[in-house]
Amino acid sequence: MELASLLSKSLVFFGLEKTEIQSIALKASVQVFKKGDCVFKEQDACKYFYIVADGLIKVFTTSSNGTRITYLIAQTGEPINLIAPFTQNLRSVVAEALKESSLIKIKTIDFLEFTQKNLKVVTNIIGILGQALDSSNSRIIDMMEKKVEQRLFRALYSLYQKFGTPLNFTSLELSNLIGSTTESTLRSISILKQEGIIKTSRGKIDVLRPEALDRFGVESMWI
Amino acid sequence: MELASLLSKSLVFFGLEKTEIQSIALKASVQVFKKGDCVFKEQDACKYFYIVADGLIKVFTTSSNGTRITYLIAQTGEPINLIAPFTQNLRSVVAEALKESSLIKIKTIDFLEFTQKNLKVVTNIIGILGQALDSSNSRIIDMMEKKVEQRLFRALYSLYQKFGTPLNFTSLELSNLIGSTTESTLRSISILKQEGIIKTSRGKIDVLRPEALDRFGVESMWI
DNA sequence: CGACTATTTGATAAGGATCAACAATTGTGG
DNA sequence: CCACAATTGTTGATCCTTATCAAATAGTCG
Repeated sequence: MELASLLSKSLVFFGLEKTEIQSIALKASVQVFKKGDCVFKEQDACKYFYIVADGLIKVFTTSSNGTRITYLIAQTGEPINLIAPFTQNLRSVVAEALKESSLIKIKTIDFLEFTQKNLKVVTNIIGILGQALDSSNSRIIDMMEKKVEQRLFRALYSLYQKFGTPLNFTSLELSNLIGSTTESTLRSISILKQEGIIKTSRGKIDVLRPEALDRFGVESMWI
Repeated sequence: MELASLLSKSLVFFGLEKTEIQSIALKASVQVFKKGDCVFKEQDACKYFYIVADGLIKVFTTSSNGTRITYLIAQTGEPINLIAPFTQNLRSVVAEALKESSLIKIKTIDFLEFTQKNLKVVTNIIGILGQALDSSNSRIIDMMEKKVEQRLFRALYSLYQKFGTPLNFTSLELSNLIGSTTESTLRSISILKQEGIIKTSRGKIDVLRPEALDRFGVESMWI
């Protein structure tokens, strides 16, 4: 079954028996979201556990002032709501399709029941959350000690590692990743363009010299 | 047994049967750390799972430049390394005693074995990690849109909620919490002093008018 | 084509880091 | 117990980054 092979590639189900994965695949279904569609939003109770089958899902939070930070851009195989299925607390997180995407969804109850029998899944999840936490904390440090240009370098480097080139992101999306404004982001981008490291057109960035992106010896961030 | 009653008050073991808690308490021991002692540091393999029995443990990360952020100040009942027992990956986190403290420690293997039989523990941990992740992400947003003074307000408010008054922290420790420098932190502190909201002496802050601390309608952060 | 979104550049102001110097308090060893 | 060291607190001056406001240009889509 196609779903099972997709699930088996996800970090969440790493290390499970094929038969187990097939059993959860039977409970899974697929839903398609158009570009801009909202998968879940703040204050939604968690009905499903989602994994991206195809497309791109952005997960972000918004402050009361409207400031946004993006903390995950999930592609095929990646889960987008690891925490919500396990907790009663509502989380202030929004997930939105960056382009037409199909998501595998599993009812929260079914997923939880599955984790009861497969502790490895929960262990995997804790590992992933650990990386996410480390990443968020390193972003706090970046905000303290790094300039916009350096943060942009790190984001572009990480995006390039994950998605290759070209990168289909607007400067607004980049600024939500690096914690800055579109204007400041754009100013740094234009420097990179002058240096021939990237080439841009509307909503698209071609990375011409990826090796130049680790100018500051950046380490990749978890996006 | 004394250890068992302490463990039962921790969020990690919330919802477990007393007999289960007693069984893990049997595997636990206590270790005392003097002020300034290091419980574990970056690159240490995780040998034990720790819960604070008494005292105060600061958990923080350091960047290559020496910038530090504190992301947990754990008191009685709080775990300080939820993630490390579950993952092979080394984590860049340091734990240090802020004053003489005693920690309950459980060998990683024993703890993992225990979680195998008590899935609720792992579920609890995921919930706690969720809060920590939300907290880190809200701190990123704070760095973007809030001034040092507002971040200080939030930190003091949260510390007051957690520890009451007086607060025994230096301006260096506060600046590591709010992502600023000692000088800037101190300047904001002196404003609060002039307004009669707090009173300070070396390494100590008395909160005189706690209600004034939510001037900006701050919500508490997870420290 | 018109409406909208994205990009671009300029000018300005403010927040806060940084450097520097010093005061006050606590701790320690002889 | 005193003198000196080490830590912590305090304030001033300066300069740099970047947010903010503003305005214009250029793609894109129905």
